[in-house]
Amino acid sequence: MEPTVVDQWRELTARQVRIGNVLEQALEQQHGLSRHEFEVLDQLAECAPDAKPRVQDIADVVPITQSALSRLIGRLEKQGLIERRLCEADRRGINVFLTDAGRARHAEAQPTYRAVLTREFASCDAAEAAGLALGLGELFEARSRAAG
Amino acid sequence: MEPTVVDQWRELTARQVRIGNVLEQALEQQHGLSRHEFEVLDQLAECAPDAKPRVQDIADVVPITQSALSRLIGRLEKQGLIERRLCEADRRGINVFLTDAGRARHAEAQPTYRAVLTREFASCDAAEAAGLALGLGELFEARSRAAG
DNA sequence: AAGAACTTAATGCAGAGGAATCTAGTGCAC
DNA sequence: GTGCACTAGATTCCTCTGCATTAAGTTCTT
Repeated sequence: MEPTVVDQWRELTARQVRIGNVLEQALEQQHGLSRHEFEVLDQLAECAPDAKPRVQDIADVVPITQSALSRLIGRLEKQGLIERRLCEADRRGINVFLTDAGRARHAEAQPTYRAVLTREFASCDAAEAAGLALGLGELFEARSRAAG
Repeated sequence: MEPTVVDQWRELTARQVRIGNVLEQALEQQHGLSRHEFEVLDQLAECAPDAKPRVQDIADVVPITQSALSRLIGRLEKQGLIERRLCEADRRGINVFLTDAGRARHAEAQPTYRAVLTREFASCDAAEAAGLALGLGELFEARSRAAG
């Protein structure tokens, strides 16, 4: 039977949440970083060394709100992983840079990040092929069949 | 170029978040329900009328934790949309049922839900075909090319 | 039948998120 | 140059979440 748009949505969400949780756990336990915190470090690490990314630029590529990002950056700064500098060209803006500690922490965490994603995508694809993600309705149907 | 596992993850997350936000907004504004609240109502509505779903059963199909679900159910109950009854077979458990008001609210919100999903999946697929979701690195490369 | 081990759901607590607001800085119109 | 509309980012307020714990109920062991 063809999956409905609702099935697709539930499938998409289930995957994202499941992988996200595993990722969160791994990064938190092994490197003391939340998923979003790592994502920001990762985006900064991808930048050219001469780039001057502002908060807004980061907000464009990490799907959280401006207010959450502002606080997240505050936390990273407090840990000494990034540095905030006033943007010379436009003094409303704030440029964000990795510190050496930040670069080191990122380098340390990136393998974990990639390993988790590789593993989870593989196992998720397998699960999808098996056709998971039933709803409460199907779950009860299955039960009554089992109970006969 | 072949997308890396990181690209896949960012793409997956971006989609899920984007659609989730639109959904949240639509359901909240038009029907006074959060995304998760609707999802629970929807799962309950899918059940056979004689099914006696317990909290744990719902937790199995809605990707939030037990504690969050317990409170979410509390909120729905306070709004009179569902009813909690002690499970006869196992008196630790709580059976959850839609009230008439809950069924009505769900019937009212479901078209919105489906319409949003249909529309967003279509536009998301289009965006994906166009190859979106660049990172901070690419963003700056694009800029320097433009400035070049 | 008594008690240990486990399960179900609720709750205290602390942290993270979003919407709206506030402050400071920019740029355009005149 | 003065005033007005706009933008960047920080902050306030409130809600939701997760983790850890608790209370009540069940099941297994002996």
